[in-house]
Amino acid sequence: MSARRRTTTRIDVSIDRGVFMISVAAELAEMHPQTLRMYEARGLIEPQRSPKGTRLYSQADVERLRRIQEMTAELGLNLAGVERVLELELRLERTRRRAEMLERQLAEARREAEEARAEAERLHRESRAEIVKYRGGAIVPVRRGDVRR
Amino acid sequence: MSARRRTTTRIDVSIDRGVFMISVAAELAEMHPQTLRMYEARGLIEPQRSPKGTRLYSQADVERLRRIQEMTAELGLNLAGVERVLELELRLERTRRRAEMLERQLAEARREAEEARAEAERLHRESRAEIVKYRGGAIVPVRRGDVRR
DNA sequence: TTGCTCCTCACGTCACGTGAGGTGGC
DNA sequence: TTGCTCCTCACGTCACGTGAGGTGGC
Repeated sequence: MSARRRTTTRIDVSIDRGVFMISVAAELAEMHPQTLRMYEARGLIEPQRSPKGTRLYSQADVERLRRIQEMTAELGLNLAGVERVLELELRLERTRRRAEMLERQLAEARREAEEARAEAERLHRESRAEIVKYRGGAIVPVRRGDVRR
Repeated sequence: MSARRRTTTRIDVSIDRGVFMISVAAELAEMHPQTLRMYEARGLIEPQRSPKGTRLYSQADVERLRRIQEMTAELGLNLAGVERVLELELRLERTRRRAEMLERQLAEARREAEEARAEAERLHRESRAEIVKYRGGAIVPVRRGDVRR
């Protein structure tokens, strides 16, 4: 342990806010700046722009760039394929989430059905119990004193 | 109308049975036979083989070839992209089907819950009706003749 | 002035499709 | 023999990445 303290700070930035100029974004994504300009021309990515026209990439942009880098460099896709795959992955993710939500709703609906069935069963048993417990005689309106023992 | 009748026949063949030799399959898919051999080497398609080693493509194979042809020629994907897209489309289709099944099951479960709730409600109302309708007198076991009027 | 930004143009590389060339069995 | 099959090898084309070259504003 050194006698001097090291102080670190971290700045919170919205993931969609454009904060990196092209040289920084390119370094973070391990790509050539010119490649980033090319991807923008192809519509693969849309960085914000500063008032002076300088591109500003967000963290989400950089992550997307890394995904593209992975697909092209490691998997060997071309840009048409990257476009298509990103689109399909989005749709798959949405569908997966929908299925998950439906699964939760289904479990809930089944639980509710089971509860309602149990309640109906209970009420049914109760009314039968009353009938069964009463043996002999008629149920008639009588006044006190009418019954002789 | 000509005096001669034209007779047509159609042979039923399983969609997965290898029936087309490479020249026919290539023509049906509008591709070069050599391209089909290349796709096989890449693992994109696996035609059956005759005992002599001749490739035999099924109807499903030809359809797959046409899909690949569409992706490469019209959309400009390379083969790495085609592979990935076919895989993703398969997964998307499966997930979509799962979501549809869950949706049907959810509707069914909700219907059942509603039914059970209605039944419970009915039983509840019935037992309350019985209590309300009976006015005066005690419910006691009596024998015929015990009640005097 | 230096080092960034913007842009366009051009070249090298690589994947892919296709054709050639040679073999073998109906 | 003809026309298919099988295979391997090689070439042309095209997409993509990168670098050069020239501009402009902190």
